[in-house]
Amino acid sequence: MSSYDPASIEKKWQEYWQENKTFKTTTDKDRPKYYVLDMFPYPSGSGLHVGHPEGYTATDILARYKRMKGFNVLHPIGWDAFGLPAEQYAVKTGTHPRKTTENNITRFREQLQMLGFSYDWDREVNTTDPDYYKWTQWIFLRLFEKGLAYEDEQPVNWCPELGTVLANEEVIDGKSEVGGYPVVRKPMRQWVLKITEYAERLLNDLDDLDWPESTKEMQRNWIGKSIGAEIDFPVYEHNDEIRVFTTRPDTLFGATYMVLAPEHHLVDEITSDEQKEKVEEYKEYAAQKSDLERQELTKEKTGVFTGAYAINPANNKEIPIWIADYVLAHYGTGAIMAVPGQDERDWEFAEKFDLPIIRTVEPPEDFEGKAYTEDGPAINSDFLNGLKITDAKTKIIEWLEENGVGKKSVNYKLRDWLFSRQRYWGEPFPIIHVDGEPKAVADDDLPVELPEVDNYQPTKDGEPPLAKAEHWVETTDPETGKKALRETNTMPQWAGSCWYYLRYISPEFDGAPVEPEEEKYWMPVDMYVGGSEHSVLHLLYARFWHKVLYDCGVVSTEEPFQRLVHQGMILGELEYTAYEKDGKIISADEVEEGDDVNRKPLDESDVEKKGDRHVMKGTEITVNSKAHKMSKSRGNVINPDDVVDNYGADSLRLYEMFMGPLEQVKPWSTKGVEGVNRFLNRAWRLFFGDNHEEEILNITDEEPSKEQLKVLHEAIQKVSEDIEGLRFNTAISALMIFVNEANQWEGVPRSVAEPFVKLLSPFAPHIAEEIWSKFGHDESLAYEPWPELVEEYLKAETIDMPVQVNGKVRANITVPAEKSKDKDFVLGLAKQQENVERYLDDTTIVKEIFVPGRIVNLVVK
RNA sequence: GCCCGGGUGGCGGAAUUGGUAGACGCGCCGGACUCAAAAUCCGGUGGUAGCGAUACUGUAAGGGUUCGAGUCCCUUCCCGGGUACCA
Repeated sequence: MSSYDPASIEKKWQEYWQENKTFKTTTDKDRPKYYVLDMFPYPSGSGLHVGHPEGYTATDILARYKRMKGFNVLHPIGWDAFGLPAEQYAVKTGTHPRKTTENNITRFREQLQMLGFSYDWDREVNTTDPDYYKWTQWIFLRLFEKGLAYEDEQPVNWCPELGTVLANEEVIDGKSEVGGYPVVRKPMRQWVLKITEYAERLLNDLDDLDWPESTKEMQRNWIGKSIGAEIDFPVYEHNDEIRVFTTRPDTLFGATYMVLAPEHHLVDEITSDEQKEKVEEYKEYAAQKSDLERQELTKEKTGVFTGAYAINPANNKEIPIWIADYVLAHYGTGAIMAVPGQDERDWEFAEKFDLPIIRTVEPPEDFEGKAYTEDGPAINSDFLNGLKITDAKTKIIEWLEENGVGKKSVNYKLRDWLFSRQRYWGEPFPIIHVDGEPKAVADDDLPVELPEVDNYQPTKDGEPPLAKAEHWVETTDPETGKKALRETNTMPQWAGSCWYYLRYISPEFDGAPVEPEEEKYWMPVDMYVGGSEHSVLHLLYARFWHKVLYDCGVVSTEEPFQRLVHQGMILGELEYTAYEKDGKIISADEVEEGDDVNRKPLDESDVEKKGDRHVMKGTEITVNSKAHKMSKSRGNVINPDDVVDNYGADSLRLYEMFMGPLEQVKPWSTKGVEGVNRFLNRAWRLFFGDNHEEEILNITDEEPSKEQLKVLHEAIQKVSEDIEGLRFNTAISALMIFVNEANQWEGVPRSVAEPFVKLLSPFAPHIAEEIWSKFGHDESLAYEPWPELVEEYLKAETIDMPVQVNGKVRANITVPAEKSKDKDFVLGLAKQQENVERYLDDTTIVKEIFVPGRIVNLVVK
């Protein structure tokens, strides 16, 4: 049998790689290292979708390529296996989450192996393994020791319908992601990590990272640094001061009222007796608003006067103090000085409640808006008058500091990280409570293992499931012998994924999360590939932990991930849809919101392009042409198992890389898979002919021709450069060009065939190994040296150059390579071209443009 | 609203520092092989006109810089992602 049969060869080589531990990583410190990492997968019950292999193939190509380039490559995989779905399944069925998780991991592992990824399976880690979470707990204790982990009453997302607390990411538009039930905020004792202490470093160190600019920008916005001032406003006839944060201290003279968040600690104290009832009512109203309602009601400002007045320290005027929920308790000081003249929100509020407005920045003559937030000279501002914003700020801050009523100040939007969950399936905190005080479990007593429980439901009042494991909860403090209670919250899923990249380096090491010498060699991660949905949270949290570990001396780099790339989402196949309303097909652009329409899927052959729109063939009816996100409900989900069954893993890998640039969103096309599958068949037949009786090796021992060397080395150049630049789509196109060329040859010289197979191997490793072994090699080609480019072979004997007259191509000339830089020769030849002469007749040449080896342009009048 | 990306054939996408727009693949058209089909192979394929050489036109729209613009600058439109009372 000589035809290409992916099913048998893929299985064969997957077994070979595993049995021979082909991809076991060694740490030979004389060689350069390359750490290429995939984002930690959550092993869900539904298995891999086609999005997974995209990033994984990209990193696998890099890993295989770098090995052949002589690098020690660390390319590991593992499981971010704590998490809600296994727990919800446990609540429903009573199945222990450990069991579900194990099953899912087995399935995921099989699927990844089926795709031929070159992971070092001896380094597999699993966050739910006590040997792993021992170190997650150990890191938590370092945070605790440094005062970076503390307990606090914090509002959590309580879902009465589900009887459980939800994480922020499980709440969508104020409703539970599962079931769509309302979620309310309820204060509970929580563990919180002081990420805000690292805000400045997290912000500054972004600059040197080789990350997508958009991701860095998102992190910057999330951290949300703003520079301004804190100003103290004395409260009239009270012995209190209200401190505000403002980025516009220059507008202080325009502060005509103040607003406190309804939760502000001074509200009760300053509220006058007449206003007490209204204020209480409003506080109640604001507290009950869910996030959803807050969002919906953004248009209308609400608020209540407290009856109290503050003194504006700039001009000693009395200004009223209001409370309103447009001021957020958790940002700045939870209180603002309202400057309606220069702030749109304050303007809106002032208009509604009839509060005075003073402009302190002169708007331009033609300004017609309300609040003016742009730059301009200060007015109505005493000693600031005439100054532009920047100068006015400097001056007022000086004045505030001299008078002891305020100072320059920096504020961050970033908030401390709510780090506990009321769940079973997570890492237990290594904390006991003695006399009501939290106390660290000794390092030697780690891990604190998860206890067994009868069921996984939280208690009725929202206490975590672990509270039910009474024997586990009730313990004694080994130091004092006192009664102690274990912490019953567990850590969020982020915990395990915050440091997993370190554990891969020395998964067996028992002295610390990572072995120090190995860590110095392997860190930082050279290439990190994963979805942009992790742009902020995971990547920020992991950077935070890494910096803490750096401060503890556990790691040697300030940042974990030097280079980051996001793979783009893969959408379903392109769909054409016609709309039917009241039994009639109507144009897509006539469909109005709320219309009751039927969607009718159309076949590609029923559609044609007219102008810039797609229409039903022969009509003017516009149809919709769009690729949608894959979803079960839409029924456009592509299952990688099916693709592998039909075309093989090499075709799936190749297609996912050939679709387009890695970072881009792109639609799936099964026809496209067939295309790359055809390519692999052609490549196979290039070497083995198509005789069905017996196998014919179609390679020769002849010396390659100049032409053959040129074709080969063009491929070497393009493929090497494109892998380095992550342009896998064009690298594959270069491989195709090679095969197209080589197919015209009588036979392929071995010295050309072998390098080509190596070029193919990172992309389609199974077929490459098979061809390689059929060439007579006994060992895997995984560590064969990558083909060297010889520039000499790239040189062409002749060069084609276009000849333009007034910028339009009128002829093409072929010149000997050595003459291509000879201006006189090339121009002479160009002017002789028949079709050029036509355009030169009766004209004068005013300029001759000659770009050596590229183009000739004759400018005539 | 604000901040990032991005608009190139029927489709996915290529195009060094500005230098032949449409590489490669899909689809489509024609041909070979076949009793036939599939597979495979060969040729063609942005649009318009022409038998053809060729000409005009064409990278969301409009304008500009340049010998020359998909690429640089300005204005507008559309699509995708993020974010949203952050003082």
